Amino acid sequence: MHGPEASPCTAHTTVTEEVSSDVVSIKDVAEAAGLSVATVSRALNGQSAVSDTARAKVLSAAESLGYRPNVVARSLRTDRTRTIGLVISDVLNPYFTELARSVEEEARALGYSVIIGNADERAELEAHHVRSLLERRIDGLLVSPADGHSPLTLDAAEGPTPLVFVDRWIPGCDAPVVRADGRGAIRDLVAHLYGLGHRRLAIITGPAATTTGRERVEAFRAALSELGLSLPESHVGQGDFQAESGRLATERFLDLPERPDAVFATDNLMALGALNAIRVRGLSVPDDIGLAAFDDIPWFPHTAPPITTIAQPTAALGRVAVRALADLISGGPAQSTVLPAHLLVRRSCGEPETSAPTGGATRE
Amino acid sequence: MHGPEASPCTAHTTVTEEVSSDVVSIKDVAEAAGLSVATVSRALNGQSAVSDTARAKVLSAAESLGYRPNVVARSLRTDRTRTIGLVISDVLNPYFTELARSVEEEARALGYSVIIGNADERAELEAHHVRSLLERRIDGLLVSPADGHSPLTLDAAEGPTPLVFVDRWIPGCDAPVVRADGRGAIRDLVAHLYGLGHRRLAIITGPAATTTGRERVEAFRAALSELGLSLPESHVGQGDFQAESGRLATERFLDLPERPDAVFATDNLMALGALNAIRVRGLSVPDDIGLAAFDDIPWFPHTAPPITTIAQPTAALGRVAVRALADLISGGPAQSTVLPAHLLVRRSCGEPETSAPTGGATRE
DNA sequence: GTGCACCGTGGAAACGATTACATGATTGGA
DNA sequence: TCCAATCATGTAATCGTTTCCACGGTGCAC
Repeated sequence: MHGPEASPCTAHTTVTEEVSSDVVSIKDVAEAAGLSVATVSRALNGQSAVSDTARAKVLSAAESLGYRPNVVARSLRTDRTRTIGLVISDVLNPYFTELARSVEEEARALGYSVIIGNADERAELEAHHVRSLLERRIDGLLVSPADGHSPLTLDAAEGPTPLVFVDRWIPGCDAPVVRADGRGAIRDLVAHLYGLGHRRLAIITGPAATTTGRERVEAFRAALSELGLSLPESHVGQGDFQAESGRLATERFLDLPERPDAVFATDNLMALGALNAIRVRGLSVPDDIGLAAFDDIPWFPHTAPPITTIAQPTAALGRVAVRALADLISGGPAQSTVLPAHLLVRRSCGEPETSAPTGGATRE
Repeated sequence: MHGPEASPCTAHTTVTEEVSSDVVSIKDVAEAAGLSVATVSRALNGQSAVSDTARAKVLSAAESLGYRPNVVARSLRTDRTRTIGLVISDVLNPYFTELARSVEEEARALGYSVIIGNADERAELEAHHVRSLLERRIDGLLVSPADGHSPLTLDAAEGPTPLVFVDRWIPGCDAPVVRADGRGAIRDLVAHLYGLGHRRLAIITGPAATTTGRERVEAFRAALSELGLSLPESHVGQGDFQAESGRLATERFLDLPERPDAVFATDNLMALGALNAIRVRGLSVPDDIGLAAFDDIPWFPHTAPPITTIAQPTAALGRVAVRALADLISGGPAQSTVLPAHLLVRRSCGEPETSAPTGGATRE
């Protein structure tokens, strides 16, 4: 905001004079400049008219005193914190990490700071963070609800603080939603598996309480039935988007009298767990069983074998969500956005027909 | 803090009466309870003596009005925000993600919120976050400096705000440091490589401006010389802890007339890049070249082959750092801590002599 | 019965900024 | 020359809390 005016390296050596004075306020600057606090405030914020001489005096006084505005006081007065909250389901999930990073980047570009709350896929932690962020009087909230029924989040969505759902949402809320649509890509994936000769397909789902969890299994089921394939209950493993649940579900698949030809893990962590379970049995991917995932992460090209997956435009989602929220904050209309996900064919479901690229890390 | 007094699910359904009233302050509560704001404040904070009847009136009024304290105002008055800042070098690096997670967890347990700043290994971004966090009047700062010479960070370390370095530090600052010592584990690694018959060893280093970058290459060099091995300049690849630099350095190694027997990538992202470069050449790990890394992440057991690495006690580092900072904030002494890292032998450097465990994901 | 300690409560002053309004000076046009 | 408009500046209210201090009342000890 202030621009890089000060030369980078002199700060530490030259400002040794202003020791002892604990913290300098606008009052101290006013005193040093021989002006009122009102003028100092105006000069620093540069919005109202201030004479050049006064501005110069203020700037030099502020500089030599090492003045740093107290945003706590400013926020109290202006009722704006220039901060947005981001509540995500699991920081350890690289998908959300990338989302958080792009959110922070875009927010910074727009002059906002971001406070991240990690719900760890637990409803009560999500509630804690939502409450804590609201008390902090953030200007807006970005939420990817771990639990579809969290009353506190529901309240927040209908309260005065602008809120945008990202990735997941709560049906029935009128808050805008920014998300990826995986349906098309899932149909492509199923067609890919079918083309490779796989007929007995299985899926590891996310929590039914999440929209993404439901969407992925429904799209999978629909795509199967279009091809005349059935999805028996034994081929549906209930997961929770964490690695351990992927491992357990896969073990059950492998215990079946006729094991599936291929398994679709609906996020990257459960795919990790599935890989783990398969490897422990001494089985091979894709010869003994195929594996596909949702979410692309930098490691997928480097596992053995490289993993076929559905990639979301994660960074774009974060950027769009922040812009939607910023618009909402400045009184604009609610804007929802849906971006398409797409299939990345690698080698974990069998050798692809064409010479597909193995796909490097898709870090943009 | 407040304890889970309210029943979890009634909130959304019962509080529909208090619509319209934009935001309710302590003044409104006082009015509703027929008491002064001073008494309401005391009742809510439960520190000073308040009669039982008054307390009951306050609590019921606050509940029915849906009162939420304004922490901005509170912070202005008390000069404490119950918030700590965490500035890390790269959120996309799973090591720092795990660190951030454990920091947030421990901080929450101690009643603090955490604001994370991602420096992206760029000095000016680090400065931006440090400045922004200080203006926000956080109670304390946890920093893993991307750049060893950032004047702003240096100032902060000597300023009034308590600061603890975590992972990396700035030599010469008297702020406490919480970090892992990789020297012992690096010596173990070199012995392991030597035992497998590798003699021409190479290293991909981190930025020389970081303490961890320097420590790892120095320890490696020392361990080599103890065994009578040399480390020619051609076997030292300058990296920056990001994947791309690992790829480039490895390509140069592979272009050498005599390529190294094994490469040690000093963080997990550069190991990813190295793996990429090796695979593109159609070479095999460990048959054509061995690969070892620093930092264990959940994917390492699942790459082809599983990667031998040095694991840091990451979660413990985060916890200890938060506790050290909290102590500092409450006026305690500066406490530095060094925890040991240790070698995890897998298969990326050659078949180990003994039947070592392949090592599951070491998520604790 | 008087004095003293204590307890619950309210009034009011902070905290550090922004900003509506007032004020004095300057300027321009008639 | 005078009035009004403009401009730079200062005064003071305000945001929502916490907390110091004063005050009246009660109970206990003398």
